[in-house]
Amino acid sequence: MKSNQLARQVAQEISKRILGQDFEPGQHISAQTVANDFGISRSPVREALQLLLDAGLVVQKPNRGFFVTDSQQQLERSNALSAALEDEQSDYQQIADDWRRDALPEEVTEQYLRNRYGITKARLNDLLVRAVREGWAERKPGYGWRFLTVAKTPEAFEKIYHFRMVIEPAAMLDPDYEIDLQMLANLKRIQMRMLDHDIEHQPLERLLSVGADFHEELIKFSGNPYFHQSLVRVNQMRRLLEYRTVFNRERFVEQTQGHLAIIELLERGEIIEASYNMRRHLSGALKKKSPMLWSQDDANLGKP
Amino acid sequence: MKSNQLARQVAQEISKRILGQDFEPGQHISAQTVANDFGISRSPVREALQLLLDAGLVVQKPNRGFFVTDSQQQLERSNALSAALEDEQSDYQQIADDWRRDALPEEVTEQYLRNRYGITKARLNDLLVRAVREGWAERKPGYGWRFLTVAKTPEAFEKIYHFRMVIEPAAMLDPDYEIDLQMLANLKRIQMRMLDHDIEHQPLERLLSVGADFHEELIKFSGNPYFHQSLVRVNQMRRLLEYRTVFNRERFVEQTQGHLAIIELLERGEIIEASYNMRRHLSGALKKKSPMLWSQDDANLGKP
DNA sequence: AATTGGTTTTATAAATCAAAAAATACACAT
DNA sequence: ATGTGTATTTTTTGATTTATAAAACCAATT
Repeated sequence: MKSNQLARQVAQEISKRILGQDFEPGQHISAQTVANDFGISRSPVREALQLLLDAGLVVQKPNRGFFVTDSQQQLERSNALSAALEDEQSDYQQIADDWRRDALPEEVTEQYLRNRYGITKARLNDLLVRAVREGWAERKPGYGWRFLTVAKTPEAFEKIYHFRMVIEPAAMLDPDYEIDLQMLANLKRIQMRMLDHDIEHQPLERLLSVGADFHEELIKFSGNPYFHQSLVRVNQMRRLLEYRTVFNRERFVEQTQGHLAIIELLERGEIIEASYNMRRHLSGALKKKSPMLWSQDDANLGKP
Repeated sequence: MKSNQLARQVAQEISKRILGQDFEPGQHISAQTVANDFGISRSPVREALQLLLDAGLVVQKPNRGFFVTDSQQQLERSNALSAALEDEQSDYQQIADDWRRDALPEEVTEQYLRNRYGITKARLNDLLVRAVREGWAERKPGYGWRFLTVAKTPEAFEKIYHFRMVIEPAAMLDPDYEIDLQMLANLKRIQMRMLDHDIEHQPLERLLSVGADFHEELIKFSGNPYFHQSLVRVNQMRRLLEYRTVFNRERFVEQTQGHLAIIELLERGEIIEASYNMRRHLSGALKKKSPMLWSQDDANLGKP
């Protein structure tokens, strides 16, 4: 099943929405609307819908478009699809992981990477651009690239939390901080659902990203894009580090409750209290997380 | 006079050092050492020295290498050289500037940019990567790029200072904050020289970068790379905004005195006091800077 | 022993062209 | 009137070749 980047992403996103009940069974999925949502044209959307059709998540009615299927076995189908679509970004994760495990030299040429991972120049370029953006690689003067140690030391984790403990509460105290009640309600809904059933059923990656989204949305209320940008940046880095971490789901329950507490304070307009709470929340996460890291993996070093 | 990117940069840097008295007249400039300093090979260094030779800043002795010339007219020579070497990164500045002045649409295709600025695909790619890294451009899903408004609104300036007022004093209070006395002495020397004569004689760009360096070095003492990274990032953005600003040199005197006061506090180990002082320093800069911005240029809009 | 000057090798950038992906245009169905 | 299905056009990617920049090497010099 071959298909394009963009179409794959769109397919994945739509399938998420179907499973998240954002689309009800039988509902019409307008290609036009989806295209507008994503800010793209209908071409890749149609491809995506075609993929979902193959996977049995939607049905097509001639000249009327695509509709969410009624069938109950959506979940398995979607999972099969996900598995097929996923590991697209795996090269990136692989390189990041190899670097973290000291399986990559600090300085490399592009050729070296291309040979080692068997990828095209353009693709490698994409990966490196992303790594630069996420702050753990840089171009050397002359030829070659250098990986930065920010992304691998155990203390990095701690440093990230210290950084967040500074900016997140401070952003809330910004004079321009303005609570978007609608977004807040939305966040609350998501966190509630997490507590209800998602923590048990969702994959690690999803849990992490929901948590990160919460913090990123809150910091946006400050109206200062630099707070938001820096948080996004350190979160990306954190994701890299956390990628292969063992974790326990209990901690997520606690964390989610913390999020809800902050939301409730904000609903009541008690920003100062919320800011203080946020600081405690982060400090707590740091204490609990730090010692349990670096326990998994690192046994199987060596070339891929 | 044709030459390569890297050689040009190196030439510029060496000429700075010669003028900054880091190299004395008659002193030997070892190509090997320079190459090591930059982490590059001797090839571009030799080219750079060749350029300086052409400009008369150095002389060559057969089989013994290059030596700083004794002549006194270094300054003019160097300036001529600079002018010739400069505007290499001008494409980048040009695009940033056009965007700030609303002379560019928010969303563009690569083709459009290539035609408009007459650059190769690879070069454009470099520019865009840089813009992404500096946070004012992003790839659209599908085709095309989008420029972000962070880099153009007048409030951006204010927001940057608010952000800095949070992270810079906080970084100083980090438990791991460790003052590098040698670096501090170095910074002091530089700031003193600024007061003595540089403020009168150096170009705006240089003054701005010395100021930024001061803050970036101080924040490094925290040992937390995320503080440093975010500061560097907002400073890059600030440079973009300040690029064509009118400015008065008096303000730089004040600012430099502020820097020296902070240095002296740190020398005496009074970190808390220094942190407080830093906050005031930044807040003062914000008050004075904001109203005088956006006064120059903006008259000559239109295509390049 | 370290450093230069010149030469060779290797790595990346530019140019070109074919292939593919995404955007656009338009007739037609609901 | 809006949305679909299909065809057409534009933009971007990929592969290949050629040119250029930087690194690595080595003999000669201080």
